[in-house]
Amino acid sequence: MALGTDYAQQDCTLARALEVVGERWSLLIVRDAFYGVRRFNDFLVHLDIPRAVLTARLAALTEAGVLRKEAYQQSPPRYDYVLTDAGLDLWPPLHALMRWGGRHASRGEPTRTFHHAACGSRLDMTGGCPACEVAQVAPADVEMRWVSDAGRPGRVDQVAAALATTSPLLRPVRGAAGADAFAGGDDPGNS
Amino acid sequence: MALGTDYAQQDCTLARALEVVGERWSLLIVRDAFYGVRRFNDFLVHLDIPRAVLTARLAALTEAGVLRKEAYQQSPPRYDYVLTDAGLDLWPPLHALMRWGGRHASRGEPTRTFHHAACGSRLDMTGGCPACEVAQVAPADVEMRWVSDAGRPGRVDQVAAALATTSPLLRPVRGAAGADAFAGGDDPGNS
DNA sequence: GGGGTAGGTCTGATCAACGAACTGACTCTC
DNA sequence: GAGAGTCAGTTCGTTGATCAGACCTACCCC
Repeated sequence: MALGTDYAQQDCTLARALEVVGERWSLLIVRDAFYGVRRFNDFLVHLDIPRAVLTARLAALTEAGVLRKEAYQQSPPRYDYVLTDAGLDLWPPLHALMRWGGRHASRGEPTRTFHHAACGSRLDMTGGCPACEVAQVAPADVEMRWVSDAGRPGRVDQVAAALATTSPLLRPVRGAAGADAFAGGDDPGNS
Repeated sequence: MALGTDYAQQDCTLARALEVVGERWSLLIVRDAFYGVRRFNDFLVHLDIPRAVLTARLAALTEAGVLRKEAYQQSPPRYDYVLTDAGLDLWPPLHALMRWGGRHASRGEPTRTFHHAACGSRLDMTGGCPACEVAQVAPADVEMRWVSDAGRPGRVDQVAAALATTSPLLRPVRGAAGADAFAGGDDPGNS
């Protein structure tokens, strides 16, 4: 087997996790789901991902119990893809990876930081709130702050995850449209 | 491009991180590096990875600043691959992914847990120590406990990371040899 | 009927992963 | 000194996933 989910030799939980979310695009799909993206076409536009690959990934993530399909119309059958409890539990590794990327793999375009909605403190490396001494802030209590290009006050969004009924983050903010709406990330060098 | 590191459209820190450690085998190599594996042949045996792929991954991780090469003999030139500071910073996402895999993607073979060496408390989901209220236990202070098959007391190792001068974890413990030495992971369902 | 929306499937080209064989520079053992 | 072993690769043919883009199906609205 050339690629994919075959980590059979790697008999450990990291390999098990990578079988589920280790493939190309999978974690980016999960990230978008945290930001409120729910529909096939919205994932398609934001990720600029081949349709066939998106179809396969959504099916695999649903099969693995990370996402679940919720019908929003009957004919033709159309589904929202929303995070399950297992999917919501992916927030700690996801946030940790984003922090690492911001610190060590950034190209110097800091545009987004995550904060505890209750107190406004920036989340630490592990997704906890240092001010409130909360070890793990739930995705629904996380606020995403956009750092404006020109130093003006940025936009603030809730990382609403499966709680959202719409996709507020789909609206482009600074860029033209589409994928630009998700541009940026944690500011590098600030830990 | 069919595969690989091309997340150019995904202008965020998660995509940046995935460019570095998102490829097949990369995180497993980093995990082994945390457990003290340093040499080409040791990675080869433990991961059961194609030689050409290992060559490419080690070069890519070195290029990305996650690993660095340290010559341990001059002729023929031979190198240890050890974690840099950036590589050591991968511990939080790595541990979070292992915890997630243990909780949601396990096949029911719990064999390994991680504890704070100072107090013995099991690390939480984010790699912190709940007893000592340490938000992030450094890899060098992490103790890895093996859960014995037969209920007998398990082995205890230090997750020595780049601090180790040898690879104590290379010795097989319960299984026959090779990859089995790394079998297991966090116990599922225990958070 | 024509156009738009949504969620796919299909196809051929490309390219990475895989396994196995091979290479080169040494060291060890007999 | 010959042969075997070690270590870290490189090369090569096969397999199969990814990609871009065209096409399809089912419905809605005008």
